Amino acid sequence: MTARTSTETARDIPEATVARLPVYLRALTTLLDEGTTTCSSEDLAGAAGVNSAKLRKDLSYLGSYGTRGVGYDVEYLHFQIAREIGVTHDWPVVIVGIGNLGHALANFSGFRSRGFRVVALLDADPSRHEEQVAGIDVRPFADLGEIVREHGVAIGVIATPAAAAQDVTDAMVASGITSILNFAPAVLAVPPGVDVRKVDLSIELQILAYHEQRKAQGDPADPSEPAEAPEEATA
Amino acid sequence: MTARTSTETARDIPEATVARLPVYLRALTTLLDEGTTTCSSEDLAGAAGVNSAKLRKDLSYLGSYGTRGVGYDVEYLHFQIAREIGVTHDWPVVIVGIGNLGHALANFSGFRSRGFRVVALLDADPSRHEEQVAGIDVRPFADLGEIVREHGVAIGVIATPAAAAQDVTDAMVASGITSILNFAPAVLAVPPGVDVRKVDLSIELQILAYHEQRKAQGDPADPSEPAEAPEEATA
DNA sequence: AGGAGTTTGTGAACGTGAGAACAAAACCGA
DNA sequence: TCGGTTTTGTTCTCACGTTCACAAACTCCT
Repeated sequence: MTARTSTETARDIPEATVARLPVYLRALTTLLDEGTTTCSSEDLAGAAGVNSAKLRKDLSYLGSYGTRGVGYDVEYLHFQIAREIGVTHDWPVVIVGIGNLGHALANFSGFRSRGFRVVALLDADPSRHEEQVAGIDVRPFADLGEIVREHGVAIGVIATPAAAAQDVTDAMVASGITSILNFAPAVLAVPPGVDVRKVDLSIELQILAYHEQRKAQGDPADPSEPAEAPEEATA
Repeated sequence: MTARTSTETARDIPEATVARLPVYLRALTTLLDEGTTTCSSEDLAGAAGVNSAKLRKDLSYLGSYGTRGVGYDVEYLHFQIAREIGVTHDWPVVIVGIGNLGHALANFSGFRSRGFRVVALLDADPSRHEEQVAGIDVRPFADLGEIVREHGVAIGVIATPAAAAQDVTDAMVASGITSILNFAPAVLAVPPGVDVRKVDLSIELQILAYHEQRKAQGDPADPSEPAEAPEEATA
């Protein structure tokens, strides 16, 4: 372990590790619910569907939270990862675009339990402003700035059609949002310092289709397709 | 370019490239709609939000479809990528779990236009079997095998709660499905030869939260956060 | 107290991906 | 026909991520 200047956490965790920490967190939550108090890296790796060596290396970036010969304390490790990710308190989030997807997102119960709180639903269509979705009023898109200021929102979710996505992005950035989760099938331009993550159903399906095609056309009995990720069971 | 044994496409395209091909395909569709007939790697890279060198290298895995000094024929390249991915014809798809998310997926218009066709909506809850969603009947989960056989379905989408995901997976695999897109927050166990891709809203948000926390706590004026992916505009 | 058995944390080897740079190949104008 | 210009396809190098393998450190049993 490299020298730590203060009592704070270590810096520069690899991006690939950051992407797995939420998976570990969820696996730990499951273990907690089952009443498990201690687990080995092998146990947790199995529950998270990864290699145990990779899991240990990932956790080592956070610090030495395990005990050799014993394993990890489930509750303690859960807290440490939650703290590292920053979900020990809830993050306020706004959702823009209350179509089919926006409805589903607004109703998504996992928000609250996983460190997020929807503070506003926004839509440009005035005919929707009467609605209430998941107990939250749908408000005019023009209110974005006010809402962001009022609640200190840093994270925005875009669930609009592609054509509107860039305009929504620009307005979000202007109002002070610095992290965007984009469900619209469009490439967004953002200034430095703003993070964008993209979730795209069509792309995921097309990646599957590519592999599916390979399986079919390669050979009826295909030799070279050992399952992209042979995972272990959890739920 | 390495020797090609037959007239078929080259083998073993890197996974990272496969994941970007759908992005290029979409960018090309946009260019087609705009009436553009030819584009340079720089143009297309801009529209897709990637480095032009990376784009050229990606395309080189498919073959030499460009012309030096000129660029790429938009329509021709679009077809070649579509063929490589395997979306020149529609893939039949089943969706299991018609909750909020299932509804949104069933209504998603991008399916049809991007090489997929929803042939069935399945739900275990009998009270939903009267419903029609997006013009498609909701059918009992028990009909899965029959539907898969009848339509030759290879791709399944899981939009159930986490607790049901593994059972649904097992039934899908048993019925002959070999590619699964999983929206449930659970790690799925599948036999070799079956591909699983996972889409997880909570994980994406938590990754954003991590970076957001770093921006905030690091320093008010943060030196080391040059925007994860400074993308170019398209839509 | 001491040795056997476990399990973590990490150093080192390996594989994959990204980006710079350039040669090869096309077009264009004289 | 020939040189200049443009743009692709490819090679090379570097950085990142994964996996192996093992020393360090802890528990348990005698």
